[in-house]
Amino acid sequence: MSPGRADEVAVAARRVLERSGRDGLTMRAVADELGIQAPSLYKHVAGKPAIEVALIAAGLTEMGERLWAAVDRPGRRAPVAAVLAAYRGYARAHPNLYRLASAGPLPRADLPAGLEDWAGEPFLAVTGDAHRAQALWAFAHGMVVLELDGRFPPGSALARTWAEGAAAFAAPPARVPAGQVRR
Amino acid sequence: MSPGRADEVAVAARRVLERSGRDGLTMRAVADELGIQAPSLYKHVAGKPAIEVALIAAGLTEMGERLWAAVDRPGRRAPVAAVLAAYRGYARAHPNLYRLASAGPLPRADLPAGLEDWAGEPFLAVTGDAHRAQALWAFAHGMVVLELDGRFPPGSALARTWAEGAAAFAAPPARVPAGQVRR
DNA sequence: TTGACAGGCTAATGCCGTTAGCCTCAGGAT
DNA sequence: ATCCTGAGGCTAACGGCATTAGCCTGTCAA
Repeated sequence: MSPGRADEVAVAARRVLERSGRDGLTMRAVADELGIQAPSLYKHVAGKPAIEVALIAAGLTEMGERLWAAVDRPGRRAPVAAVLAAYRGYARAHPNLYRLASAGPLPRADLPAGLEDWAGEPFLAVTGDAHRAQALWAFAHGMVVLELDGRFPPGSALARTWAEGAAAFAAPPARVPAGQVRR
Repeated sequence: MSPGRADEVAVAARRVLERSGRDGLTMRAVADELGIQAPSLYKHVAGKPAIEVALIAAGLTEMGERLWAAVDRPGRRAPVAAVLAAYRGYARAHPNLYRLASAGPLPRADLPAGLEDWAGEPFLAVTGDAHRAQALWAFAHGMVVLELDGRFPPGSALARTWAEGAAAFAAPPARVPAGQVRR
């Protein structure tokens, strides 16, 4: 189980994932990509979940980089809109990787420490409030997932929808009356 | 392939899904629930996808009912908050069904005509604008998915986050400058 | 020269959805 | 009364999945 070859497996797995989607990401396909038989993969990697964790970590890292870049250089956009655009852009550039990294429970224990927080911090940087940041993230994630899966009615003007969300979260944080918070 | 028995299969499948999750929803498990062998299911349903479509339709229908009820009787809440609460409530009551109904592409061709639109209309009723409605829906969906999958950092005060989103979308629709819409 | 080990391989297990083909039994037609 | 047909079970089997066990070969250090 040399670490070097494990990386090569991850690289091959990523190619397979981006080309064939989550269902196409099979141990046999990855082995094929390397010109090897599936059982031989287990000389380098613990199993399929370990491969997925490596891909999830890569996805989180790349997304974090894009988001931080948007925070640092928002261009002509408002900061919230810049982060949303970066989020959408990365997800559309790597839809299958995004889906893998964002679907189902996070294998937190196996991820590099701090990665998750670091990748999410841009939302905090741009909203200034933890709850507002989570809400903005939820909006972005919801938009991306629905867009990637084609769940919006065909012909929807999604740029308008994204702009609507950006506007809703760009306004100064509303004071939420304590009585409205139930649990 | 009598239609009556097909319903019984769907009912059994729903029990299996709610109990064992999406991965546990196998033809063998459904057959077991009915006390028969897996191949016998094919006397009643075309295959696993057909069962899933039936469950998706059920989930959309029930969600639509809850949302419309919230629109009609928002109680003491603001309409937007009432619809969000209904959305969250149904998803948490039936997490596995919600996930099945909302993950991946919609098999639109096989769903009862109009069901999708009808189930989504409450968001329109409560926002008064199509794009804003989609944005609100995306927020709700993102929140639910992240919440169900435990993606928020442990200990997050999610009621606060939901309230933040409700507040952001309760404010009057912002005029989005046309220049900000890119595509 | 020998021995260990990295890194391939095949065979096989148990699960999955699905197909083919057989059997039984109820009920209507002859 | 007999026959036949169709509904609705059944078992056996296929190919694909992740994974395990066990074998073999080539390289390199002692």
